[in-house]
Amino acid sequence: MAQRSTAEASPWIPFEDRRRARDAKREAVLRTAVQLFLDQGYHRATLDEVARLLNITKPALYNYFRSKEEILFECFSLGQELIDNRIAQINAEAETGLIKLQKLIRGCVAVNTSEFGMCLMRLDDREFSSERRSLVRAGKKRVDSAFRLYIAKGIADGTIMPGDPKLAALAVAGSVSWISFWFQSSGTFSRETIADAMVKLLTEGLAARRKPGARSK
Amino acid sequence: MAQRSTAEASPWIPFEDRRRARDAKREAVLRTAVQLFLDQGYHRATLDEVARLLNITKPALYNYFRSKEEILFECFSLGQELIDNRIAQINAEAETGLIKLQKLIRGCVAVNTSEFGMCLMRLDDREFSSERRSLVRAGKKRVDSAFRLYIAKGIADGTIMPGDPKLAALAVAGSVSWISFWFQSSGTFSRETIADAMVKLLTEGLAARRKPGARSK
Amino acid sequence: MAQRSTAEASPWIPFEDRRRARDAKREAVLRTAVQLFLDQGYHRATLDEVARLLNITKPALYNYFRSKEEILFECFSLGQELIDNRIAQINAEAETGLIKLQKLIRGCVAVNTSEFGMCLMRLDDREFSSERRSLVRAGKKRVDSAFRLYIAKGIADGTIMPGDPKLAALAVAGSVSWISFWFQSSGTFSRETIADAMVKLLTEGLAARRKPGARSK
Amino acid sequence: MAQRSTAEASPWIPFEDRRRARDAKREAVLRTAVQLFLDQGYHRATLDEVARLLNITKPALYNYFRSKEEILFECFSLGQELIDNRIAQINAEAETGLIKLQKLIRGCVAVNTSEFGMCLMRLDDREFSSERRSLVRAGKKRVDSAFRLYIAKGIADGTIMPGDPKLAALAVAGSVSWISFWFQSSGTFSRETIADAMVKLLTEGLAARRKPGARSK
DNA sequence: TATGAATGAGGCTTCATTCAT
DNA sequence: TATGAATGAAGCCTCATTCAT
Repeated sequence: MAQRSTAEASPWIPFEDRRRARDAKREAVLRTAVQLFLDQGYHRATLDEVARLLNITKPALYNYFRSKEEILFECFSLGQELIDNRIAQINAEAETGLIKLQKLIRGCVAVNTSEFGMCLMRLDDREFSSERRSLVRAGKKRVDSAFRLYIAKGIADGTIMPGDPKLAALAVAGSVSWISFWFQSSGTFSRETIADAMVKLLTEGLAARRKPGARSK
Repeated sequence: MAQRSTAEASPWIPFEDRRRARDAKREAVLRTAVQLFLDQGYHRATLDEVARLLNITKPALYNYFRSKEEILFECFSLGQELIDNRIAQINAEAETGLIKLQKLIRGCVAVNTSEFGMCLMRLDDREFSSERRSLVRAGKKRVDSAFRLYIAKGIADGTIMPGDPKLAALAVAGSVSWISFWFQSSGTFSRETIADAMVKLLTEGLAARRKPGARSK
Repeated sequence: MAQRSTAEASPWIPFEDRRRARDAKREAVLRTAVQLFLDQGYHRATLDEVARLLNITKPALYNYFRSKEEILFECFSLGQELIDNRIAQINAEAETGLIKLQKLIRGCVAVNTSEFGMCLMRLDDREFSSERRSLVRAGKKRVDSAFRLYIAKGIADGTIMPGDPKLAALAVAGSVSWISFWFQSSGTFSRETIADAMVKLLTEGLAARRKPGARSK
Repeated sequence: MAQRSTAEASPWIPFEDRRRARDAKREAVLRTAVQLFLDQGYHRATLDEVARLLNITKPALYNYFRSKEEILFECFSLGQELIDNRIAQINAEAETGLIKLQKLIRGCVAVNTSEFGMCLMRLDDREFSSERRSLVRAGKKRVDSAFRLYIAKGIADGTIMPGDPKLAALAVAGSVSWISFWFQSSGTFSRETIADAMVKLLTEGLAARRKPGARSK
């Protein structure tokens, strides 16, 4: 990987190079597109503008993607991949339900403050053909299921207070999903700060502990 | 409302009637439009379809609204009015910060499960001209400020744990905003159930209280 | 239908008028389109040009038709209707197979020298969605079947020489179909002349009768 | 073709080889293209697809042809060459008009059931620039003239019944041209069967000979 | 007030063709 | 000779909006 010096020795290198160049351009398209989609919304963003930002013409985009919808789908997929990886890693670890949930919250903060994660959370999956929509919804279901599973596990192992795991999952997912709507990388809160606050609030709640065990209505 | 019998006596009554009829039609348009906007998204929803559902024709809509954007704006305004009213009422009461926050959460659950509330939360305010967008954003800011204010007040009066009110407000607002994305009136959870769960979770947190004062990482 | 004087008496008259006006415009679109399709071919003919010839703009066409394909389909349908009517009439008469065949030949000459008939015969039905293509092909099959049926009937009743009705039908249909490719209403041959020649040639053949019953190889 | 062993001896051979290879590739392109043109129609057939079927890329086609139109033109030319050859041969023989006509019919059956012949008959020559269109039309005129000439000759030598040679030529040409629209090499009728049927029908006609000299209307 | 008709603006997509390598 | 990439031209279609009636 380091020996660029063998470049002339192998006919594969230029081939590899070209593939890499192609992939790099695909990526560039996706990065430009996702920014535009987030900035202006999917419908207001035009492929003409995407192309213009890349200094190419609109039909050139069709060398890399078959349609505007496919571009959006790839953005969604990249976002989904980020969160799927997080979940896979958490699943692989032996931890209490609460710890897993906290890790998932942190994972979601990280993902939902990234461009592709924001795209996944904010843009409407009704843009998609039914086939792709199914895939997208399956992905979202995986995240929701992870939330529920960890909460249920936490209830079982005594680290989480009893309650309906579905509603709890929706509440937690809401807090972290919403981040994708307001987060700005140039804003006052760092990802770390946000993650800490979300974990603390969602685990401990807002209410002060006046006396141990006291309940607010 | 009762004096229908005096209709012929006053030339003003029919005038009034006509105004009322006009308002009724305006409302019907908004109710139909908001459903379509939620069902299909603002861009995919066409005025033709709105008109078709009302058994009128598209140009007839222009008797009541100047543009598609205006229809959307009125939908937003109705949603905003709902939440503004809730806030005004809560502001008027003398309560602890925590109680006020809990009431606001319940208010948001109610509003965000209503059609106009869902419209306000889910649809993109970048559809609007800058003037209207300012109004919309001012409205959203009022809600956010209420959250922050109540939390700050709660911290001051000792009912809420210390912390950054901005982040706490965003977390709470996220949970309740997200409801507008997943709530279905035909679904398994009633508004009451949802409100109770949100209040409990956001005030007490998810973590079990193993020993008074114990902290989860 | 004549009493324009009752116009004010009936609210239906203007309604009728408007429907008529609409139908007239639909027809005008079809007449213009079919000419362009024949002149330039379906692909080279643009809706812009159709609209231009009608002194309207392209989107106005969409008030009357949903797509370019639908316009073509309607042209096909009008042509098919012409020939179906001829066949229905011939079917209704009691005649020998040969007479029926001759009448069908004359019918085809009439239809295939009309604009919509030429459209039906000359343009490619692969433009259509599979559903419409099925309809078109069913129509073409009806004509082919009529040819075969009359020939078979003629063979049975002794008015037509024995032979394979399928091949004979294809030969006859070929001669008359081909007319749609070369006929010009401004040309040297009248429809009547063409019909007579086709009937004579296809029934009697080209070979001279040197001696009664003599056969050319 | 035999002296492969002298390859190194002469610098001309590889040159010849290369030319031959080039011609072979040109031919392969034409064979692939004509099939696609027939299968899908000229406009729906794309050069991308032609290239794909040949396992090359689209720009490679431009090494052999200057444009899509040129490819089509060469297909036409190959078809025209086939029929021109037939006509030349028939012209060279001393036969009655009727015999020549019958030979031409058989020739047309052979040509119009071949791929390039089908291309010539079915595809629209309005694709071409005016220059090429003139060439194509001249070719078609040669065939038409042959039909007319043989018929006129037959009338003169008493082997063909008197009548307008133009119309008779069109009728006969129609039957045989139409074959290119319905013939399938995998179908039920062999070329031989078709040729026999066409010759018989067009020479003798369909009508039974009830009494020598009897005429049907 | 309501309608049918029409328009203008704009977007997505396709494809033959060219160019640098 | 062959390729990947890019382009320009063009076409279809949608839809909010306007206009005459």
